[in-house]
Amino acid sequence: MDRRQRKTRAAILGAFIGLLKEKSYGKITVQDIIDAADVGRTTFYTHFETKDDLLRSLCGEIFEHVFSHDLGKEKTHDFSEEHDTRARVTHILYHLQEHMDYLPGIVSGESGEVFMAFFKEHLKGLFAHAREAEGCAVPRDYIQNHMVCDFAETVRWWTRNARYTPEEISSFFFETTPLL
Amino acid sequence: MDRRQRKTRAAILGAFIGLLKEKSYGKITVQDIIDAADVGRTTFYTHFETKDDLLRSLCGEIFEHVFSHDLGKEKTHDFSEEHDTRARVTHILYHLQEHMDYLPGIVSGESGEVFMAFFKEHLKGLFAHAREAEGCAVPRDYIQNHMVCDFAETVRWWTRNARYTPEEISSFFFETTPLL
DNA sequence: TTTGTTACCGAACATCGTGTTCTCTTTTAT
DNA sequence: ATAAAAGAGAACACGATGTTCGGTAACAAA
Repeated sequence: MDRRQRKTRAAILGAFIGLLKEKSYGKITVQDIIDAADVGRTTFYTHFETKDDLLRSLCGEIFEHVFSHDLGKEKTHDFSEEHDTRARVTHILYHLQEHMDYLPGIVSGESGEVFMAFFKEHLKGLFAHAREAEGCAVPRDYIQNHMVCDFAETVRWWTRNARYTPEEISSFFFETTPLL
Repeated sequence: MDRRQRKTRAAILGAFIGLLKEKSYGKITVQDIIDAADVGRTTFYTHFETKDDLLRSLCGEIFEHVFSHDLGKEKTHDFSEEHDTRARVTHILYHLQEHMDYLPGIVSGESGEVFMAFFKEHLKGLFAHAREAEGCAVPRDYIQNHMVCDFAETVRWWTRNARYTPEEISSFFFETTPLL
């Protein structure tokens, strides 16, 4: 890949992130982005199909980063299941914290749907072993959705209450679910 | 209020609901709505400020209906707290079911944010008494958000799995939370 | 019934953001 | 040195939003 391409792509993504610190995705225009990145309009559209494509690319990079060093992906650990999951959750929160400065601009509105969809997709594996409820037959689908939404919404809440540490958020999360 | 106004407003809202059964909010244009309602463009904009205003009006009507006969709003019942809440939840699900045919078009995408915000606002009172977690100090804010999101996301899941009854959904919900 | 008000129509319009297309220049690889 | 690829810049078409205006029809009160 050409050096220019890498620089341009980085400039666009960087400008996009910078703008997300100021205003939400919905209020950012392509014009804003290319002005901030100092690239031509044509250039933008050779790198990204649409504005939404840029958003999806950013989400992809975020979660590639956040889940890349996920301890639990290879099952080489000797922890109990719960301890393992707790460690992984805390770890993920730590990595998410690095993006905290621009997450508020992305987790709500139209972009929120995209962001949350990416997030939930990546989270599926994390809660695959969630306990089934005892008395009543709750469908596996429901449990899955419940856990994934619980955690994803917790993170969304965190972006509006960023004063808490990853350990605290992790505690809140595990204290309020009986399924892990 | 003029008879014409009532008819026109009803026509627009009705056409909007009809369109939501076919496609999602984001794909519906004002042109679609005024064609389906058979009203002039000007008329639309005298009744609703913007397309989003129409959406908010619809959400308002939905939740006014769904929460209007909420048993628990006047505290005249002698049930235990949990039983009371369970009855109210089931009752709400029954009323939501009446809108099930067009809810899928509204709970996702850009409109999803608006819909969920309305829903969560109305739900706040329902879970005000949710138990605090025992061991650790989980903030009241967190509990509140947790419960409200849990239920709202449960409903969203239901719109994609409408084969379940209100009682079943209610069971799933209460089986997976330790806070009620 | 007349009169004044209000709702509605419809067609045109301005505006804005998106995504495309063109020509021309600069950079890179070989 | 030269061909291929990347970018600049300006113009363009398009679609959707929301507004404006002059004319028509319904309503309500005299």
